[in-house]
Amino acid sequence: MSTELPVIAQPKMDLAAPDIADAQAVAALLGDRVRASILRILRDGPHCVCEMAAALGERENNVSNHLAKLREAGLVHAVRHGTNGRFQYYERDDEAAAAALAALAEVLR
Amino acid sequence: MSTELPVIAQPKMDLAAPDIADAQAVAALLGDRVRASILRILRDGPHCVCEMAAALGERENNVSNHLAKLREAGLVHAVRHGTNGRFQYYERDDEAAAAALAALAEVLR
DNA sequence: TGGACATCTCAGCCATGGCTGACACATTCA
DNA sequence: TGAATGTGTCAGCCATGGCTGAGATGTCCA
Repeated sequence: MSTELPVIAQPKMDLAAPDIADAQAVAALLGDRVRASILRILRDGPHCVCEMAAALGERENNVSNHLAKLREAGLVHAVRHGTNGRFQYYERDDEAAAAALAALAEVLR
Repeated sequence: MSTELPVIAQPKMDLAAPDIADAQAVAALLGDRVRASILRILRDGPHCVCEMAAALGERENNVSNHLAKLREAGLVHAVRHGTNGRFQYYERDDEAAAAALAALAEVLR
């Protein structure tokens, strides 16, 4: 490794700051255990708040707080269930998830 | 959208918590603007601390702090330059970056 | 209609973590 | 050798953000 180190002895101080705003925003969301778990759970299909709260060992209002942030980011959206309207079912926005992954890949690929 | 909502009216409370520890750890690192920028910069080749600090408008010791965290995570490593040993050149670990992206894809794909 | 249930909102507390300043260390050069 | 330069480390301050508790809204059922 590191077989092709640059031969320059002088640093180039004209380096430009990269645009990583999207990647950083997504990563900040995924950096929380609850939110990352929610997105992983919703990958396999829709679920309601109480299901996810039970699975994660968190209170429902806490999970709801995190879902609000994911909603604002457009990563998930809520649908009220047809046969039992008390439950809010959340599903992942696959397009937004793909865009998020693409933004992260721009940094890590 | 949401054309195939589940017909179940009863939530399944036996949902298991997913393992997203790796993805969360990586995301927590990328959630900072300086660290995400560093990784993006190093994608295009090695650079020294002073170059990146100048590009990001941050102090060198601050960038050094962030590089230490990326080092601990195995995402970057430092090489002292051959012709001018004052400079620490950092390069990205492409394998670790690929693994990090794979962990994130496990959540977002 | 009233009670139970599922969810949402929000203010407040508190822990985590980023930035700073000061200092230490290593390397180069006069 | 001493000064200058590039980088690393660490304690302390402070802002950001997660969790909690209380209350409100909307839906179902007896």
